[in-house]
Amino acid sequence: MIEYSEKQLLIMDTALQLFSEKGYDKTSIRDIAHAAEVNIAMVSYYFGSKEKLLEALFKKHFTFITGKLESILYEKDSTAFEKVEQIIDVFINTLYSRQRFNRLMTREASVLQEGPLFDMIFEMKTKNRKLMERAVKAGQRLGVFRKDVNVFFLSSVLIGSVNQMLANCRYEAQNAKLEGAEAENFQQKKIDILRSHLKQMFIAYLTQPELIDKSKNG
Amino acid sequence: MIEYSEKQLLIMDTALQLFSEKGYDKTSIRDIAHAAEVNIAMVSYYFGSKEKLLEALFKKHFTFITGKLESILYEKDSTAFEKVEQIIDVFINTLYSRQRFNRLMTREASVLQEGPLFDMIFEMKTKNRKLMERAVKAGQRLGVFRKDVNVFFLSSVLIGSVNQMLANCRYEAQNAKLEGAEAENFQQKKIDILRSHLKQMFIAYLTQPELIDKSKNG
DNA sequence: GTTTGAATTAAACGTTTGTTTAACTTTGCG
DNA sequence: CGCAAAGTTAAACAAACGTTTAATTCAAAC
Repeated sequence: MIEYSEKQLLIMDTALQLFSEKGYDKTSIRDIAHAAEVNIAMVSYYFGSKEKLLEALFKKHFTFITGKLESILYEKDSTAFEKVEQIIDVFINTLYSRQRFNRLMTREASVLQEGPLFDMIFEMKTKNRKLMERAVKAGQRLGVFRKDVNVFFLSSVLIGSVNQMLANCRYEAQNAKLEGAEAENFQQKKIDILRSHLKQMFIAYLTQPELIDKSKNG
Repeated sequence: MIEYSEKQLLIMDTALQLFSEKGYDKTSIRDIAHAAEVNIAMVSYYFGSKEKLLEALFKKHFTFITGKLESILYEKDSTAFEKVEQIIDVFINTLYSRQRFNRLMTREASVLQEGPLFDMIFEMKTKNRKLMERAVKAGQRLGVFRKDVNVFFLSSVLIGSVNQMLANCRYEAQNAKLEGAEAENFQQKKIDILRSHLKQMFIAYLTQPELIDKSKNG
């Protein structure tokens, strides 16, 4: 874990705020320097370049997030149902509390083709599925979950839903001109609904008797 | 509906390809002109500016997509279950067949705060929910769907899942160095699984008996 | 064949971009 | 204090950007 000075952290926080609001490309180093009230040259001085600053941001938040996610693996023994609910909670809480970084990451992820950022995101996606797989297999071993669960599917639903919900909230709040506490309240309510219904939906799906797949021939 | 000349359509198609691959900001007018084998000045000549070109792209694909989505409203009578499955099919098919535009739109949507693009996307989000609401209410009227379904939740799950699945496919294909037909095949299989399991999950959730919401006090 | 307006071109425009330079200030240590 | 390293600054840099200009080519109408 890299240690950063207060000034470095100030630059990183300011950059994250601007990157998430305006996008990485539309945010200039001058914007960051002005908002953080430091000289333009400080970014290059501390981080090397604008892109390296982005990488530093990714590394910082990734270590935090993956740490959170992995901690659930070492939770006290709990039922398969509880494990699934725990996973949903951890994902929602993490994506919600770090939504600025999440928005930046999702946006940049959509155009990456290679490089350190691509590798980090790919690793995280794989980790997410591993986490999901554990809980599912536990339930299958106990015979309470259906056998044909697809983890690739489940993790897409979980993460996709949270991101889409957050994006929708932003649009609704923006359109209704909600600000500050009002916007946060609106978002919080929607997230609570998402949390509750997502759990119910996952359990309903996981405990559903398997159907014959009509798309298969034979 | 605006009519475009062949050359205008060539520019628009090329722009969409580059925008979706590299992102709007990282694609220069020179890139587009070079790829389309036209002069740099033609973009401004035909569309006025780079941003107006993006708006033209949005308008063009929006009219197509909203048309597709609305057509389902006038489908022959079908059961509530069929209606839900139809909606899932239409969404997946549309997002899949126009995934380049979908990727561009999702990416730009995440940083929009106002303007014509914001309005277009907001209108589409609202339309999506209206469509979903119809099917849900039909099922509720017949007494086969639970009463506490949240449409905001359902549409987030549907659209978010598809987008996340497509994003994951791109990452997996990129990482496994799949190309052309191989990558398409991989994606097609994942989409089929998504389609099948999403339908099962939605039906399982919608027909689930309502639970007492523990988060409410009273 | 001439004319007229659209299509097309290469070149240039002024800005903004990320980055670097070189000078200056501050800080910490012997 | 004296000095070296780190921090900080304003200024300058070349490159890339979106856009415009002015000249030229083209195609159709008369």
